[in-house]
Amino acid sequence: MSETTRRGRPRSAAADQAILEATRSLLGSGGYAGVSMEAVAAEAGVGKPTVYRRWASKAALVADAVLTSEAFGAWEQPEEPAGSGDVGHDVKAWLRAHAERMTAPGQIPLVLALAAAAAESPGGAGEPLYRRLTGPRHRALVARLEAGVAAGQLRAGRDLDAVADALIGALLYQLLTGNAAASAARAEDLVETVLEGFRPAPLAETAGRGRG
Amino acid sequence: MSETTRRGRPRSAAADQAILEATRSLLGSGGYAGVSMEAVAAEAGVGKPTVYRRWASKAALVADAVLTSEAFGAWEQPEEPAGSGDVGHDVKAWLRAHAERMTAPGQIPLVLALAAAAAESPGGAGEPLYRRLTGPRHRALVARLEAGVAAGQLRAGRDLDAVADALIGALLYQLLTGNAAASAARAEDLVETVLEGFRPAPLAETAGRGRG
Amino acid sequence: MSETTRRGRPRSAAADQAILEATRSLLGSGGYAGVSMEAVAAEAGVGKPTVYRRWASKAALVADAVLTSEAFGAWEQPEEPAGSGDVGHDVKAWLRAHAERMTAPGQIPLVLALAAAAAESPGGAGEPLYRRLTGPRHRALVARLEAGVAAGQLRAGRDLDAVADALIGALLYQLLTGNAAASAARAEDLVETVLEGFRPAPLAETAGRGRG
Amino acid sequence: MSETTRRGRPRSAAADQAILEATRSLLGSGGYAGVSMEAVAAEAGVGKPTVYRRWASKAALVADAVLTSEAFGAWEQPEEPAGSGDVGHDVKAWLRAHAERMTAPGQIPLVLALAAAAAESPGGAGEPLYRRLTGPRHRALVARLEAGVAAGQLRAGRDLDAVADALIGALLYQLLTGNAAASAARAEDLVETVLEGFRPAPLAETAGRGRG
DNA sequence: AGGTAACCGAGACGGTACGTCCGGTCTTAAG
DNA sequence: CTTAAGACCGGACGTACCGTCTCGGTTACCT
Repeated sequence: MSETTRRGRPRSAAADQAILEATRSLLGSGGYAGVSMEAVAAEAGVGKPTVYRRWASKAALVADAVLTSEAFGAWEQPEEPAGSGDVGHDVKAWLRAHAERMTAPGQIPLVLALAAAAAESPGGAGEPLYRRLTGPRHRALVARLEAGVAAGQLRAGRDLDAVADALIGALLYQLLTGNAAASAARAEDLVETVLEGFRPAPLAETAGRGRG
Repeated sequence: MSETTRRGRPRSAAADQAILEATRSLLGSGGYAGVSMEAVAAEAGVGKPTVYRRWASKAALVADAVLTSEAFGAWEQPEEPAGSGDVGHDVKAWLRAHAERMTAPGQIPLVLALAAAAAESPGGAGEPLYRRLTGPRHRALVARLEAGVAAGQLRAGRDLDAVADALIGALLYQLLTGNAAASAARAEDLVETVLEGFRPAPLAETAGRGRG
Repeated sequence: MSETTRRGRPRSAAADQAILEATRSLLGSGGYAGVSMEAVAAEAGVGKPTVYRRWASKAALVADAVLTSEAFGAWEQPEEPAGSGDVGHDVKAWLRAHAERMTAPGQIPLVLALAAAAAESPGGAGEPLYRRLTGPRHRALVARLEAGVAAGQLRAGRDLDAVADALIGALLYQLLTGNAAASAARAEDLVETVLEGFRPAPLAETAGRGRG
Repeated sequence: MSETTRRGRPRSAAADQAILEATRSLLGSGGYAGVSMEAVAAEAGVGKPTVYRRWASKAALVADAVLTSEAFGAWEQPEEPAGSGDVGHDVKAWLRAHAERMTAPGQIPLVLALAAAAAESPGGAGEPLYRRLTGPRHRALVARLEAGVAAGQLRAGRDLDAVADALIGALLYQLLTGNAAASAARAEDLVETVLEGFRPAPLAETAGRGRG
């Protein structure tokens, strides 16, 4: 499909990387508000139209810059392989890893920028921006939970999307409230509590960890 | 203590209201990005310095405008009185009411603006801005959970802050992903699922969710 | 030399004219004090940066606006052609014309604005602003007087610059003192009196006017 | 008529002096444009209303500040006593002194400020502001010329106001063109040239300028 | 002597204008 | 024929200053 043969001068691939890198650098310094297309172009050593030709808005640029960052690039398919057989163990491991990546040095401003980009324009270009960004992770988590249900490790009939929303949303909320430090530490406990309600009823009495 | 004697001309209280109302109006039209100090001043019929004299930044102004809105003003202490005796019932009612207020016509842009204000500047003036804003609600929810634990309706030893983060964060996440419509509908199911893990073990068999 | 090839979008020539015309309009209404860069931009239908890009200060803008006005445009080289052969006749005609142009309807505020621009900032950007503005006229007058000296119609050895200063300065002084009406009426008499001292000595006794 | 007895607290005379002195100080630093009512009040150590209570506008304040300055205070009646008997000698001495005072260190910005105040608002409060300011000097000069005519030292029938305008205007013009240095040096020559046309015809042969 | 009225310094008020930054668009040259 | 870069354009920024008003308090006249 489409023209495989491009006409005219080809785009510089190096410019893309320079622009994204400049955007991440500015995000690290001043957060979402500290990013300006002007500064991005200047720091990347390109003209402003070059930036606008590739990203339609600051929100889109920032989203791409964050999602293509080294730390985020690894998020895309991390949890499938972690199939230990126990859904509780897998989800704990995944959420903990998730939280640790989010709170790694220099990553917090990037995550917040994602939220800012999604929140600043309700009727903006990318209406469900945040969903687009976090969708793959959300779906992967839901898939793992479904597998747990199929394996009889979790009770059926629950709203799995709601559970995934709660787990991911808790991390987001902690970041927004400046409580990032707690995220990784609490991740396992959070999963344990939330999944408790999923256990098949008869097994519930042994589920308390430590003493409960 | 402090100076009881104010010098100079006193501030106009009417201007405060006009500015906040203008801010809310603009938030409704164009979201956080659609608010400019210039437009706020013009719509409120005051000069720009009058705005800057009272709020140091757009983020601070937006935060105040949202929190003093009619719908938000009622949030501050709603859940204490809802003491039906059953923690599950109370929290469900509270979260559902919370979700309904957030998703009432015209309220979504206000909530998103709060997130945008909190997220756009990590090292900004109000570092833990969002916590300041949502703190009272968070604490009220934790207090109700603690009462449930004390009454023996919930298992002890859980991280109540984490649970509250999950419940509130889930709503926030749904808003950011454009899934606001689901928030109110799912609220009760969400509470049920999350609190399931709290039930004291022997009583687990009665916990079956009414609706599933 | 110099780059004949300009890069980037060229400036709008129409904007220049609109800005200058708006400036003259405001000068007519409220004088120099009534001109603001803000109002100029608004009336010209352009943005403020467009004004600042072309003129560095209000003084420079006003100076250009006045000097490019219709009435002033004709001042640049008016007296050379008036070569009737008699220096007294020529200078009288020139000064009268000069005075009449200055005091034509709507012109007085423009001339005063020139003086205000020159006077408000001693160490400003255009230190000898007024000289730059009136220099051509001054030099033309001096040239005509020199020709009169060369033709033996005026006595040699006088400070021609001082004489030109006196003739032009008299008009300026009358404008500043609100005595503009008198300028044109007195112009000829003023020239006659001042030039009297220039006549070659032996002819002085017949110098009463009429024969000049 | 009217109340000679004022009620209430009398105005502080010291404040007047402090305000005028502060105004002169600011004029010296930044010219007319460098004076702001705010800065005047601050430097004088008084409140802004105290300034506005005494002077209605910046132009009026600046005018008073200049005219009550030490150097200008002496201008009011200097030329009457200079009655040497020879009108040429007297006027030369007066104009030279006038020029020297104007161009004394720190005085130029004051004189320019006077011109700026007069020129910035054609239809402003003090329409004939400059005339009010320079009127006494102008009238004194005309009076001396009239005495010269009466004594037979000058020819009758000339427009003495025009001559005075030329002498004073020449100095003003030189100041505005940044040619202040020349003013004092040229003053005598200027007077000599201008008055030449006034001499009664038979005496013309002695008119050769002593210094040229 | 006590009231009262006009002044005082201080400073915040509402608002105009300032000069600058930045988001986007257009024009021309390079590839 | 499409890139790339530079200049241009106008909206909005945050600040300085405008001239006014409101204070608490002082100073003198006038009952």
